[in-house]
Amino acid sequence: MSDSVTGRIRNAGLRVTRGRVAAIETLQALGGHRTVDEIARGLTGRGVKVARATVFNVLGDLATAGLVVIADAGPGPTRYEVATYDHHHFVCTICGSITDVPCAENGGQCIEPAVVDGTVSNVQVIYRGVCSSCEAGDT
Amino acid sequence: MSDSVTGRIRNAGLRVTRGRVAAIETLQALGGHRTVDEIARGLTGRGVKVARATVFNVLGDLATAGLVVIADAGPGPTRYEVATYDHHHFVCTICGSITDVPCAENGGQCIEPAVVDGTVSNVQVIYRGVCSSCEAGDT
DNA sequence: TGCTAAATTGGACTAAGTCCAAAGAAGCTC
DNA sequence: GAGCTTCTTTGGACTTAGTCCAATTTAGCA
Repeated sequence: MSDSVTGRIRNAGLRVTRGRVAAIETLQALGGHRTVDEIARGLTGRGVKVARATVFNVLGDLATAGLVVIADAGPGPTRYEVATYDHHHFVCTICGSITDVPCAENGGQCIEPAVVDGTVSNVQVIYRGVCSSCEAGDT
Repeated sequence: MSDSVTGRIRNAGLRVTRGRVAAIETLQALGGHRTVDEIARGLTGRGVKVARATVFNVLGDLATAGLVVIADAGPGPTRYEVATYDHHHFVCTICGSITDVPCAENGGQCIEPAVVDGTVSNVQVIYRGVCSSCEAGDT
């Protein structure tokens, strides 16, 4: 497990450092879509002491390397998640929860490539609405 | 022109105030996708003096009322634009420019309603890539 | 083991956004 | 059109998110 993390970091052409390994492990352990602050607290909880600036650095590097991805979910602090399969996000406008929405069932591109004046390399979709638990709790 | 702005505000059930009218007019005059700061400077340029907090308030209210919309374009300050037709955004990862991408040519829903655990009320798509002018200028 | 480039540190700084109590203005009623 | 009520604005303090930088430490190579 832990070995594969160091392997992935090395494969990405990055130096294997305590901070990077711990950041990925923490993000994996926490699961979901986490802010830099949550990750920093997670690191502290695991006994890994890292400077705030380092958490920003590390996550930025890992995101550039593709080991973690920025979970676009609209305004608010940037959220990161462990890079897995291609998916989008459903954001509840009431409780703010973010859930993954699988990208097209056929595994292909879920959105028609739009006609833009340039070259699209990445498409992100944010579904907004009310999640089932908020619907249930709504009076 | 100006009358229609006051009309729209009133129709939305909001009081017609100097700040609200000026904010919409300024956003219309500036065009595009503007940050609170740009709008505040635009207001100052027009001789309308408003507190920073008011600009945040006003834009928040107008957005809630649907008179302006938040132009989701990933990290960075929130950007607003005058509510027009349904469209998405193409963000250049080099120069940061944001261009509108019309929603499906047939005028209908451009994205399949995804299977989510709740009710989707709104879908926003962010296309990322390199705009044509950056492609041209790229050596 | 020693060297060098890369990563981390921590503290200062800027930008984005929120909060709140007091003052001011919109728009209804008579 | 005066008065009243309620909503809006004000401005300043505050919080949070993120950047910057020079000094220090560390990973990984020879």
